[in-house]
Amino acid sequence: MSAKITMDATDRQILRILREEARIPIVDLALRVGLSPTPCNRRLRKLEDSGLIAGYGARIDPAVAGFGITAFVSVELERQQSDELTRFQHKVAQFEEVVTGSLMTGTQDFLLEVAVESLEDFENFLQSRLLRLPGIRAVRSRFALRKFIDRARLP
Amino acid sequence: MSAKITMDATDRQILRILREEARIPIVDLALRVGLSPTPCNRRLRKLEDSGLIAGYGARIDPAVAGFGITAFVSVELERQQSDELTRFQHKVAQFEEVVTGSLMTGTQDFLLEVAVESLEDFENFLQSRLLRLPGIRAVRSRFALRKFIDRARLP
DNA sequence: CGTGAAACTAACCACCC
DNA sequence: GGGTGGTTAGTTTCACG
Repeated sequence: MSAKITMDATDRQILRILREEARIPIVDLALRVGLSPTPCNRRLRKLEDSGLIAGYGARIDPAVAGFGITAFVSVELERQQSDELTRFQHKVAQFEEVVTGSLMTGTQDFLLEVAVESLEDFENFLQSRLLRLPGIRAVRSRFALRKFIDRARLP
Repeated sequence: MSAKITMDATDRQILRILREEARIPIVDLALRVGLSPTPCNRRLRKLEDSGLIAGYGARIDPAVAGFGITAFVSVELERQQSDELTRFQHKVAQFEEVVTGSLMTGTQDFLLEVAVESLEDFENFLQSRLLRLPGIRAVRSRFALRKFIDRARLP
């Protein structure tokens, strides 16, 4: 795990392919980057061992899953002490509706990305879940029409 | 592709596992959900064919990749005509710094998530790239300390 | 970095209950 | 819908150029 790696153009190409098709066989991957399987596999292991590739995950289509609506919700707490922030994070992670959550600098509020089926579900999430958490000072919601980019940045 | 599927608890369990470990062998997956490989594989294909599983991707650790700073940038354009919005999306997708981009409802502005190495890089991105695009009315940036949730929502 | 071979593992399919 | 077994395909490791 975790070492400084020297990446060349081939490594970057491997990453680019794997970001989209994580289940491609090594032989195919090797063909596409112009190597033979063995050195290609060696590079892949290097990328995995370095921690750059942290794992592989299935891409689940939110639209097919029935969650066509994405809302971004800013939440400011009344107190920004470290333990309060941590507690809020743990609580919010329990809500399956929340797909991303970031702690922001400055006033140390939270930016949550919420996936729901309908506006009714969103209202329900707000009233029955989020706003029931203690210590919330302010909440502001905005809705996304569509996400037109969603990817990782490569070195 | 794309059909309404009847999901049971086992299917959901498969999704939950695959969301984290997309490269798990079918035999192991089958063991963990309490099936034998064949029916487990059938369920998996069903999930893939329905489009619920849109693909598999490598998780690339932004910190290891050197992009420790995430900024959320709101961009409002001077005009919100459909072709202007589309053009902006295409331009913004060229910027490798932009990892997610959403078109928002209401004033139809954009919310971009930008991954950079340093604050200098961010300034550079703003001045040399984003603000050079024509027709931008307003930009507002906020920085994330850390992302504490990042996942897909499951049915 | 590339080749080829051996041992192993996984995916797939036809067929069964 | 779930299970078995055999075939095909993919992966890993290694010695060597």
